[in-house]
Amino acid sequence: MPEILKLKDTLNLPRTDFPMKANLPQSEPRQLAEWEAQRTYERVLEARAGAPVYVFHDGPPYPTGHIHLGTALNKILKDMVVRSKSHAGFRAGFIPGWDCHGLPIETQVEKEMGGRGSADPVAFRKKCRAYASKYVDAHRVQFKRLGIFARWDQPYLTMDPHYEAVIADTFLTVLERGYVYRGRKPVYWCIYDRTALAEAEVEYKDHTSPSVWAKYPVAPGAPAGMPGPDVAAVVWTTTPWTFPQIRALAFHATLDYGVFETSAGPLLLAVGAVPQFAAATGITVGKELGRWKGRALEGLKFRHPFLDTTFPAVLGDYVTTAEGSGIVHTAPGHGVDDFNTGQRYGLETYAPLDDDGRFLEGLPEYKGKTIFEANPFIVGLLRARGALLGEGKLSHRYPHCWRCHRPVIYRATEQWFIGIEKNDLRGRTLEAIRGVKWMPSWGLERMHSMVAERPDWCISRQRYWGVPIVIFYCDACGERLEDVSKLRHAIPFFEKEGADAWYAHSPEELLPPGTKCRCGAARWRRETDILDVWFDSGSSHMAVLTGGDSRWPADMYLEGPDQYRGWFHSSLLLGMAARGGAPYREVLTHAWTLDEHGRPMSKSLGNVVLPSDICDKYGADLLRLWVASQDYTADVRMSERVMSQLSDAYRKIRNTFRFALSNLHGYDPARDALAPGEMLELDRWMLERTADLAARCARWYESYEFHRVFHAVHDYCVVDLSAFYFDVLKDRLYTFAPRNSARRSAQTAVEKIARALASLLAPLSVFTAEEVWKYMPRRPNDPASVHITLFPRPQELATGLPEARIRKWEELAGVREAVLKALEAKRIAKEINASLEARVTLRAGGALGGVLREFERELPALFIVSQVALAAPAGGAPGGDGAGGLVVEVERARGAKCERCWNYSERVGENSEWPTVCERCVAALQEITGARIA
RNA sequence: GGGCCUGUAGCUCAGGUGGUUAGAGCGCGCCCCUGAUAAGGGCGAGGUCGGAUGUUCGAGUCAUCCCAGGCCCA
Repeated sequence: MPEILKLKDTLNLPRTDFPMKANLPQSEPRQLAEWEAQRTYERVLEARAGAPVYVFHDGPPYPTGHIHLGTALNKILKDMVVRSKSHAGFRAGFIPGWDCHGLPIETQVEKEMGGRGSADPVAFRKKCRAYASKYVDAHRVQFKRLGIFARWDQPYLTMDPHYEAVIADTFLTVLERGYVYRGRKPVYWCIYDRTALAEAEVEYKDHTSPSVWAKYPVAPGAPAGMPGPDVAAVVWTTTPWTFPQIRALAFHATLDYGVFETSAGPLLLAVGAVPQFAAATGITVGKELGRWKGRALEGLKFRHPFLDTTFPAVLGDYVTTAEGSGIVHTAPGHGVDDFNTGQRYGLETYAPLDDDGRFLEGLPEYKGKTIFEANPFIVGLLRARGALLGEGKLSHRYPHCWRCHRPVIYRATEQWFIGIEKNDLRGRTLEAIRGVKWMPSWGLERMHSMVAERPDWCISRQRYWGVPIVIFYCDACGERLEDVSKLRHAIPFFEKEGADAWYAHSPEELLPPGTKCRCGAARWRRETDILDVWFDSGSSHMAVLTGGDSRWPADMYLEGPDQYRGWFHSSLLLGMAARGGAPYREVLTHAWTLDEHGRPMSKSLGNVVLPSDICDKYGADLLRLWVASQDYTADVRMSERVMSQLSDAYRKIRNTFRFALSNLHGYDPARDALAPGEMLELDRWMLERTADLAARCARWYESYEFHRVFHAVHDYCVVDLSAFYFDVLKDRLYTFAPRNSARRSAQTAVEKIARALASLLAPLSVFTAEEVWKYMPRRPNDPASVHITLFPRPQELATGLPEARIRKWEELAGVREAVLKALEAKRIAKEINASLEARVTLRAGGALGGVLREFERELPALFIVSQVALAAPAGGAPGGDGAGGLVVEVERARGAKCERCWNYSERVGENSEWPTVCERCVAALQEITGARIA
């Protein structure tokens, strides 16, 4: 018994303190504290001093209570991009930002103060600022928890004084260059928040609208051959409140319109719309009395059903018969198509509403009511005048305010715009889009068509929490001060005090002393509108990319697909207008996060998964692995199943590292590493394969295909290392004398492989890679953190093993598979259990037979069996081509089981000093004891 | 309604320019080991490549249409 124990003591069994169980939720916060204490983010940059810079520019999220899974996906991907560039040798920093102005915070502050009340703008803005700061802090804590390396102590905030000054200055620049104009146009308007909204500030949701069919009699005096006063045109609308604002009926030039005899009298409508009209109203439609092309009806006059006015038929190519009557109710003050048509025909842009959406004029039935209140009263008016043909409800997608989630309307108001046609901004932008690398490539077309079709940009908002539009009007004559150099006088005030200066100082203080209007007066009134928040964030490249490690333009912007109309878009337009170029060279887009059934996450569905919950349950590294495992160019799904699968994958990778580390106990690379030429060929082959893996991973990192890296590394751990190489290596590592060169050869390979994998994985699982690094044997000049390392260079891993030898090892791996199958058959037949109980006989001729003879001594270890014999091909056939002729025979191994290495040998017992041990172990023991003596 | 995107085994992914019985890992089932042990190893069963038409000697790969889902817009 003591003898056995002593024998076991002569083995080199695995030994490490690297824990098998990760306990990430507990260990990660400690690691974060350590990185912070050691300023690792800064150390990484210092280590790349003098290296070429890679400029990533962070898109600023809106600071809210907690981050969502999509936010985490976004930030983690950004982190992976920046880190992978750093490991690839670039100096790559990450300056995080937040988009701090805007309505949600303003609304909350209002709520807290019980309405905007009489608070002066400066005090109000101070409150908003405090609120935003609070949320930024909360956000930052959560982002840090995800293991994101960034300049967290110096982020950029759109509410920073300097940033606010840049925004105001950018506005003046685009004003100076002639892009800005003041105009009256229909814009999205929220009557609850009493402000204009940008296209990017509306969201489409289901909404139930009234659906109204009404008729407009033809006005007397129509030319001969046209419908007469007994005929009425049919219109359909879901916005009855626009009846008072109607200024035309729009027809399509090439559609057929007919007058039909109906139970409601002779009616004019598109021929193709008759069925849906009849179905919706229950009106019986009889014979057709006449037919005209829409073009022929242009100019025909109609009477208003309840106002004393007439208006014309006009043409519009947006008219269809898909819905309604094929005749579109046209109110130029309340629709984009309507407005454009109105401009062509010289119609009035009539929008008699106040900011709350109340009618300022009109009949008593609706005057003073809000538009939504007025709907039923206007329908009542139609009914009373006999103009109502049908009425119902329609549930459809309708634009809503993304701040308050209530329906918005189009309303023509006086606003500030950036003209997309000014200085050919559109054409030049379209040109610049072609010079940007869009990933995936469909981004080019998407951005291109968006810019090709977009209207002018409404940049003004009637709010307080933002950057004021730096414009002054003469108090005496109302003229606008046009001298931009005088307007710029306000910028230093912004630099110093932030945009609050606009409200804290008098116009005369903000302007150069003695600034006079052309009319001679010197008293000024300031503009009260502020800029669209998309103008704020769209200016970020000018506020942040100011040189050094942050040159302009950025190498990359990386956001979700919604940013084609958001930040990618506003940044591009401002880049073109203010700097004459696109602010980015590459734009990478990720897709959406969905639940396990492929549905978007929403509170109402109750399927929201929070990053913080994942971190608490699994750890940030697993959340990061989730990001890394999926092809983010398509929608990514989150579920329990996916996370548990990732846990398994993680454990496998972790244990593979653990095995490597536990077999490097006492190994010092500087002292013990073997030169490639001294290594065993199997070990050299594995280093070649690792070099190949490193090369492929480097390419995948370059194309930001993180999921390929993850899968390749995982498969390598599972298939090549755990199931093959490490399994084969156990015998050599455990039973050979510690300093035996064959064992050192294995350790040399294992150390290089583990170190390579740690670096390759470092951008993905940042915590675990660092943990592994701590347990790795140190080499001279090793950095303190794995995140400072460079990716393994294939040429450093490769050992110069000739291609022909590699081919042979691959052939042997194929033979091994055949042997394993044969072993399994014997296991099922209960003839053997452990593979070491087997003796394998291989019969192969030809080239394969030659290879087997060449590697005969390696084969038992490779198959993990005790004995391998080579024999002539079955049936004496010459065995033409390689593996085709291979026959594997398995029988029980001969001899006795060695007590020490468990291999079977006929020579156990030959040595009297160690009678229970095989000849290999005798040699090992002599080597060990000899070394002890020496 | 329009534009764009996605749809390969239960899950996560591979499958240049169309060409043998569509691959991998995980999971699952069965088995082995007990010197990586709340580990490790082996074998095996899983797919009409969303559907339908075409083009072709031949299509997961090309075309058209349809279905489902997503993003954006009307």
